[in-house]
Amino acid sequence: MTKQLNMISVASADLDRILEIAHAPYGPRSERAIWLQIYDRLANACADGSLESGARLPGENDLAHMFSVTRLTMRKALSKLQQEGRLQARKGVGVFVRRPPARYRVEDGLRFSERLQARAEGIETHTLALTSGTVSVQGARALNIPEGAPVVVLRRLRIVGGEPIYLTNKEFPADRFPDFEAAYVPRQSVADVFAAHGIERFTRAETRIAGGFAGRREAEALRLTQRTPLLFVSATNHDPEKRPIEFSSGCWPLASVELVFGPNVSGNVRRS
Amino acid sequence: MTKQLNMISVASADLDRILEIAHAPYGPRSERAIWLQIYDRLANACADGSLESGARLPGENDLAHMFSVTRLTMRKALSKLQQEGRLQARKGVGVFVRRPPARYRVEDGLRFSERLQARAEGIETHTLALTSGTVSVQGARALNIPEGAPVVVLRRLRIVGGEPIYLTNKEFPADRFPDFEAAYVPRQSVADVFAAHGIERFTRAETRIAGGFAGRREAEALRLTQRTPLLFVSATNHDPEKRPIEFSSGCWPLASVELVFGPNVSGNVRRS
DNA sequence: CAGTGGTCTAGACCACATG
DNA sequence: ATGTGGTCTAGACCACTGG
Repeated sequence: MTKQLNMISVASADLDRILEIAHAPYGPRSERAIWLQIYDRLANACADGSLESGARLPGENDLAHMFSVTRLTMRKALSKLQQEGRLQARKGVGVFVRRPPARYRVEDGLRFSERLQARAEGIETHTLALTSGTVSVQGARALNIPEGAPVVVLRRLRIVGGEPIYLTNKEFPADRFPDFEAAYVPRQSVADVFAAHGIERFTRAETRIAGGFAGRREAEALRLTQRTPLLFVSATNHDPEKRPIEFSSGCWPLASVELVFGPNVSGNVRRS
Repeated sequence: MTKQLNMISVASADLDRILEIAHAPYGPRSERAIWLQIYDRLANACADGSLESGARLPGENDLAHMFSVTRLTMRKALSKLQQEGRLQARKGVGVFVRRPPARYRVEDGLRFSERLQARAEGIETHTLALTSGTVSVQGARALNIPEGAPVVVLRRLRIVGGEPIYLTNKEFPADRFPDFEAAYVPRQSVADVFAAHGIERFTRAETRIAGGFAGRREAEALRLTQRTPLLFVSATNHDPEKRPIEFSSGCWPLASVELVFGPNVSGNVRRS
């Protein structure tokens, strides 16, 4: 069963499978709350592939009826799954299955998400915006330029196996990169931009990691529910002369990433 | 107003102040849900100090009545504050104010939380357990010793300004540290143990950062509500000969820490 | 328009911690 | 024994999205 939605064909989840897990008898409520038992079953179904990634679940009213609980109890189970990034609810549309939160390793030292070790699946990069603008407050401090200085702003979204997983906002000092766009566009590669401006190597000068929660922008881009916990990562890269050339600030769904920092090594810009 | 509770004198929150923010008229519900408006007011009150850290709020029934909403709506506001680590609810006891989630910087390189830069307040270290045991799976890999090998296990809780903020579990190869306890106990210092065994310096070999949620143990130790999002940090330290001597695995409340890798400057990671 | 998720009400029972 | 937070029910209205 398939229907057109948002220009993408979306499959409904396997109804029989859902009925099966919905009709299983509950354990004693005193040991584990009903909503947690429902959560367990749905989480397992997500994990073992019974619920296909991208599939749409039945409506909350139907689900509540299937599981023989109130809609509120049903919602509590669904909301925990959303908080963990396994489901996404869209108002007026439905609840959708997200890819199970496999972990990705990010190696530090040179590039960042370039080194993301995913499964066999491809990594897509969506460039959401490439504009000229003025530097942000944090960017000014990181890049060591005055507030209001011109920067190239690059906003990107990384997609792995069809799931948006990393949203990032980068700033570059405009005077260092007069030909940013020309160098960037062909392969959507920041390393290409550096190379085109005579920067063969760059080093990670500083990385900051903090937790937070998804606002509107983050939730929409990452296809998450608002207030989902996130990992915020900001980083500054230097050229070989230790002048800052890039300030990057991004976020990941909390449960979808593992950051690995080893001994710092400086990297080479790939040239093809 | 003060009463004895848990062997500690606990103050009730300023009732007049709560009534004041409870009786303010609500904005249009279509713009911001009631529970979010309540959340806003309580979050502000936590932040500006109207609600003293450690104070106990009125019961949920009373609160709901004061704010002229159902208990469920009230609970939704409270639960968001718990998720952010600003409040903690204890079943059968009450809801308590936690210290506002000021951020702490952790500098990497050598020690970890030793370098925690808090406010003027002191840092306490509670040693929860110091025992002999067998190495964990991850510990075996990190320490490069066979599974089941004997290790010294150290479980500690860091408390800053009265709030538990970092729970950690460390493993050390037992054969390297025959006099662990004798060296550790006087000052509760791992550095002392290293020094007593001829290790003058150590280096951080690897750090891994991942997100997760509080289980029972973490919630109790950190005095958080279960399922609160956490930052998990695991690290391996080497001696000068690059032999692994310590595997550490700990967690922080998500919103209470900012990890900084690289040269130290001031500033916070913020959302893009 | 119909259906979706988001919010809210007014009750109720339970397990738990304290006095 | 009392009051606490945790859970659950059976309704209801709303804003949003899609066809």
